[in-house]
Amino acid sequence: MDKSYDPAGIEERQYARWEESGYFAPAGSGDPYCIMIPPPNVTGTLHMGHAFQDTIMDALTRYHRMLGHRSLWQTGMDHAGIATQMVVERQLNAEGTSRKQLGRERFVERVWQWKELSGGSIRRQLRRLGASVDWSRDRFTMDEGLSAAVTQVFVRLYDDGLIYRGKRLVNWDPVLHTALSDLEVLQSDEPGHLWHFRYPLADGRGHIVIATTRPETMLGDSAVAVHPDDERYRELVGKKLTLPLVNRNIPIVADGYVDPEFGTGCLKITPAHDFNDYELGLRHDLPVYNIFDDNAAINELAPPAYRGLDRLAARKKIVDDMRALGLVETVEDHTLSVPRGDRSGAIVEPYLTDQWYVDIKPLAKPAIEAVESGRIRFVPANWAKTYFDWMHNIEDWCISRQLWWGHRIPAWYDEAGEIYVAQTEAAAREKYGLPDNVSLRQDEDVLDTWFSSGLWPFSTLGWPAETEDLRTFYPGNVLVTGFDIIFFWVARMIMLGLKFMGDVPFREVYIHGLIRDQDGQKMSKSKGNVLDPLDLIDGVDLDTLLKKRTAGLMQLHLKPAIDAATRQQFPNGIPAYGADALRFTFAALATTGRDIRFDLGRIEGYGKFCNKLWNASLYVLRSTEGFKRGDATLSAADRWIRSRLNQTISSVNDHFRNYRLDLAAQAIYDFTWHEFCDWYLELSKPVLQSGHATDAEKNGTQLTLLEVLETLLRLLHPLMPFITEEIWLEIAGRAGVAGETIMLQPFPVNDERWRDDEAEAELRWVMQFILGIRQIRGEMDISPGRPLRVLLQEASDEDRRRAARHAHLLERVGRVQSVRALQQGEAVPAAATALLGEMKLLVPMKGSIDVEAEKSRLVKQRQKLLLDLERSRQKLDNRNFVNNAPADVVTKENDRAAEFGRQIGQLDEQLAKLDALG
RNA sequence: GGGCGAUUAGCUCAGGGGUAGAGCGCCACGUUGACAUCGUGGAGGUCGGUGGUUCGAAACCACCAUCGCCCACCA
Repeated sequence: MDKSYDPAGIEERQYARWEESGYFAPAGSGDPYCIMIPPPNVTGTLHMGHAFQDTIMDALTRYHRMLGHRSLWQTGMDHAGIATQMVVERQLNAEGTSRKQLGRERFVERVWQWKELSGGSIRRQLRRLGASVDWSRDRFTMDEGLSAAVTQVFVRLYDDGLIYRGKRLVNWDPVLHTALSDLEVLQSDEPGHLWHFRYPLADGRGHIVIATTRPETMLGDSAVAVHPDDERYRELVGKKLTLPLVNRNIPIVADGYVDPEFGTGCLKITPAHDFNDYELGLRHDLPVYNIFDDNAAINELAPPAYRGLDRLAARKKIVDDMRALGLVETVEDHTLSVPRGDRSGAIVEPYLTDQWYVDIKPLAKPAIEAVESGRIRFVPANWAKTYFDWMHNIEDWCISRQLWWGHRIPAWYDEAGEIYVAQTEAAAREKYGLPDNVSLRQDEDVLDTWFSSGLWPFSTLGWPAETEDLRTFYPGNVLVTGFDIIFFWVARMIMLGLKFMGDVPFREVYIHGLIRDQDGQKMSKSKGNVLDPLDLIDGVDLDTLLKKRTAGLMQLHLKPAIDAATRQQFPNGIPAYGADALRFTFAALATTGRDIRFDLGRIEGYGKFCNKLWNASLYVLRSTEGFKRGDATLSAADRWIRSRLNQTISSVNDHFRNYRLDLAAQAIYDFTWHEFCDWYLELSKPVLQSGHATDAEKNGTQLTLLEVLETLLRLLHPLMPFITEEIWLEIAGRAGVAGETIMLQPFPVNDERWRDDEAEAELRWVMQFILGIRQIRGEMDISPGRPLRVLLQEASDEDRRRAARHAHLLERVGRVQSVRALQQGEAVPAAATALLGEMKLLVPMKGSIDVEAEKSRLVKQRQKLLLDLERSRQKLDNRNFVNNAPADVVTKENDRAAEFGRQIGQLDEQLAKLDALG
């Protein structure tokens, strides 16, 4: 083994070997275990959120694989329609060309090229993270098999009457020129105005005043509505207004939707450009005037003066013209909620178009029941509430997108516009009995990306064929994902899985938090605060980091701030921490909260942990050179560390079962560092490095070193696969374990036979002894190297026996030159004191110890004890406590009080002695 | 408007009806043959506020404050 820990070399070597050896494929005859990767978008590279999520899934997969389950972590990628199309379009723009110039076919080819590139990076990143996915099953949402699944699902839903085509208002993105689903529209509060316009009555007898935030839509008004009970306008209902600028007569209608308190209580109605107005228009049979084109510019149905103007230009001109006509009453500042496309950021326009929809309620019902009945369990459980809230209010799903990149909708039209839905054109002709001379053209649109993602749990396993994989791995065990896509993805997988597989797609949904930067900010390119997981693994210098963060920035004015913040946070770039450190950090951060701040301090600490493990292993190897199994006696320390290890194993298993990788990481870290390294390795030295121990004792310690380390490595493997494999290969043989890889070894399980309360009590005594001595050293400024003579006062027989049994440990680890129990009646010298149960540890002063310092040290301890005693007594003096608290609690409190009192007494004695000296 | 979450040491966070925890940071000391990416010792918190339940609340309940997120929205 190399003298120093070199993550880069280890990681490359081990991953290649695992992959070549086929260790990632499901194997054996155990129960199947399956996790479907949330397929990353082929828009570039994996970000910290992916790396976090992948770490969790890999840990779970490795854990179950080691438990002997036939484990599949299904990998793959998502074509991500809009997102990917935008990436490639941006590239084309930078090259001075465009999607339209290329034409559909060549554009799609170009996206495929990009997909290869991006897919390659993503696969490389997954490998670097140590992801044990079965690469032979890698899938892509647009590959042949998955595309066949998509069309099949579409056709079946259509045939079942659950997909329909309709002309309705949709969310239209005028920049991307496509419809969006409700989920792809984000509301943002933005400052604006509320314009009060006068609309004259057609009969010339006055006017009414309407309030609007969107003056430009008045060109499409087809009515003004008031509340039916609004006394102010009751007389006017049914009368006509003349719509200014357009000179169209429109009616005043009464509708309960109108809030009389808002504005003037008069609401202009534009059915073509507002969702509420559309509904109201239907109720009152109002005409629909669509005044926008695809770009949200004014179309030819509007008066000529406004044609061709963009929304905002039209707004300005309309306000000006209304003002010129004297029809503007007032203008107020007003904050309004603006709908924006989640990808383009453009203001989305309600727009009347033909789109395809899924009739969702029939699918939602069983999906709600699946969670209600517990067939699917959310972890943490409260996310089920979020799921229910959405599912109970779900609206039909608009699934058509006016894009080029995606699954083309399997629908054909004849010249009369009749619709034929089937897997292929040929199938359509056959299904509908269409002769060859009827010409058909396929729908130009593609499907929403989430339509194919929703099939992922079964399409990846070969559906619609009834494959062995489907039988084995559907339903999967757990879905690991963020709460941000519960609606987009989780809900749809549940609905579609139930519909097409007749069963839920997974038993549990583990919802993890979202990775944010150290200030709690979302990591995003435009904020310039993104971290590339590979940069944390490999390290990166400042210049490269600066370039990465500012290259291709959309808003150039942000560059100086990003530059400065980056320089401040990473003055020397980022050191290479290695994949294991990164993974362990992610695991440790996987708490139940929803925001996870990525703190560089944590990864630094866990990098050191790797180093610690490495060095401890070096020690174990050196200490067991030439080790052969033979007669072995296990010392108290040997039994103690095995007992502790067993308890750690038990809790780590619990934590894995509960998806608490943070607690699992913590438990392993504490055991490794603070029990195995801090104590056990130190305690092994006196046995192995001095001549006192017998061969059997040495054997016992060597065997324990090897077995504990070997087990610890297996326990740690799911979180830190690389370093554990590297070390394990070195020590397994010596520990008596055969195997080519740690990743197929059994995961440690609790074995009560190793539990040893007696050894634990014994070692607690030893450790307290040594800690007492160290405390005296530390506070009395005695150099750590100087051997001390220790006297025991009021030592029990057991204390004496223990002191004798562990004399070597005390000498070597505690740097104690000698331990001697004071005889009955023997004069007690002036000494620094530590308490150990009934006994006092005395370090005689002989002028070498500062009496005043020792006094103040003891006084401080005494004060602390007094506080404890006071609190304890208050409780015991409270009759209610004594009468009502459980007996064992009262007993415990009594014991505590007695113990505090006794220790105070001991300190008082000691202080009196010191006083006598001074 | 409805819902959810957070508030614990300087920072990042665990915990959870009876003794307040970790890592990092801080202070002091230390080249003890695994490790200075280390070791040893230490300082540091009335667990956001108010009220309630309880013998006992940091924990459970209610309300409030602050911050954050999600959903729905009155033009």
